[in-house]
Amino acid sequence: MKRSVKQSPKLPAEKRRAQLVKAATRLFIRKGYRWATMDEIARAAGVTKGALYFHFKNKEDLLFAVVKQSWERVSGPIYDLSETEPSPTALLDKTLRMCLEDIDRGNYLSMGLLEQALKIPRIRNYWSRENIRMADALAEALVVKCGIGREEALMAIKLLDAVIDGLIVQRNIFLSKQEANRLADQLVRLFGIYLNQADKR
Amino acid sequence: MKRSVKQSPKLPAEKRRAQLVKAATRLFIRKGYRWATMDEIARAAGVTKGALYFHFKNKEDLLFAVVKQSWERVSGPIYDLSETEPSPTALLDKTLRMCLEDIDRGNYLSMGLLEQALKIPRIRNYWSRENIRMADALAEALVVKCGIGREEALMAIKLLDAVIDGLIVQRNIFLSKQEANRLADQLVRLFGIYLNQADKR
DNA sequence: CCGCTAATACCTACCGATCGGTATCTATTT
DNA sequence: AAATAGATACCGATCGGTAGGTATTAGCGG
Repeated sequence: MKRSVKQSPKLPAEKRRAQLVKAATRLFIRKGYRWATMDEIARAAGVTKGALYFHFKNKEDLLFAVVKQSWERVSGPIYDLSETEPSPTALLDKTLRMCLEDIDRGNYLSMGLLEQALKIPRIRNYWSRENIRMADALAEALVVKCGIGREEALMAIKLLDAVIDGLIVQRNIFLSKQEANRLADQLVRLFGIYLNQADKR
Repeated sequence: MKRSVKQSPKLPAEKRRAQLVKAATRLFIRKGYRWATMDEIARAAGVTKGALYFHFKNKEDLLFAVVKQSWERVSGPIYDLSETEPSPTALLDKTLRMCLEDIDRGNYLSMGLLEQALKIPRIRNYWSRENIRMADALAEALVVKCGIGREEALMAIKLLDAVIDGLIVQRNIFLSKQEANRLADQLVRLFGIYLNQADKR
């Protein structure tokens, strides 16, 4: 006997995939990779586990999709800014605000999730490659805008990365939204001073 | 029929506890809280799971012990330095080196582990209380040493926390030992500049 | 515009492995 | 002999993954 079973409306694969990635991102961030189950991710996207496994090979595959989409969403605007925004400190400022807003929306990859993800070789390769590409691009922009040496620019970018990560961690752990924004102010100021000094030498 | 079973030498509870905490710390950091099993932690300390559960109520309890011991090991020297070391930048410098060495030894709590741990209310309470206590103490020391205002000192400490975390994350994710140390140099310089400016106003 | 057919997207039910936790017994130490 | 520390064997729940089926949709010939 065939029983009629209600199904979620069939969406084109791309659309459903995007929904699943979105749901997975939120849950991975909120609960951690290992604690978020495939079942609840599927349900959060309005389908069942079976459908989830239709779109993704396994949990790692889903994590990769999450990391990739997340990187693209964040890095895109930064690449844009590095071309349109003449002031490096303004670039940092806007980047930090963007990251903080992303955290508020529950979309910004927590450090813990990232740590877990980078244990997977495929993801680590991707992240590392993209990271280097971006560092090079930003450093190049710095060289042009500030007239400092390439080595110095690369170091400045590393410092910038550390500053961003530091803020993210603090926000994720203890700081309120307001406090985080004030801390961001200070970090931007500080980075400005650093560049100034590098400039003079 | 009774078979004679070899047992690990019986140690005084305190000693075995310390061994178990040490093993757990390493494994939690290396593999993540959820992936490190009670069984392998016990074996790493040379006993079986049964013995582990004799010393700790459950996995959370073990995690709490790990976090607590870790905090005490790191915060102790910092408190000491805040009293003996007159220069705040030197304090930051020594703190950063200490943290980096701790990472090399596999003893420094990764951000991911900390994130997980802080989801447990009991641990979050502990950590938050201790963190505030230390921030106050360091800020007080700054006020005395640099003659800056209390508010400014507290902000400086927040910045300092962010700087430390940023370095840790970078080291855990991408940077080699050498690169991390050079980044630390820059961060110390940066903090020095910040204090100088705060001083002048 | 209509039925028919494939391909696509989705669902249910289950399996097997893992792992936290416990009960109970055994060895060691004092 | 009593207290302490450790070992073993098991249970139950959870969860990733799969098999095999069902519903929906797009496309196509008429």
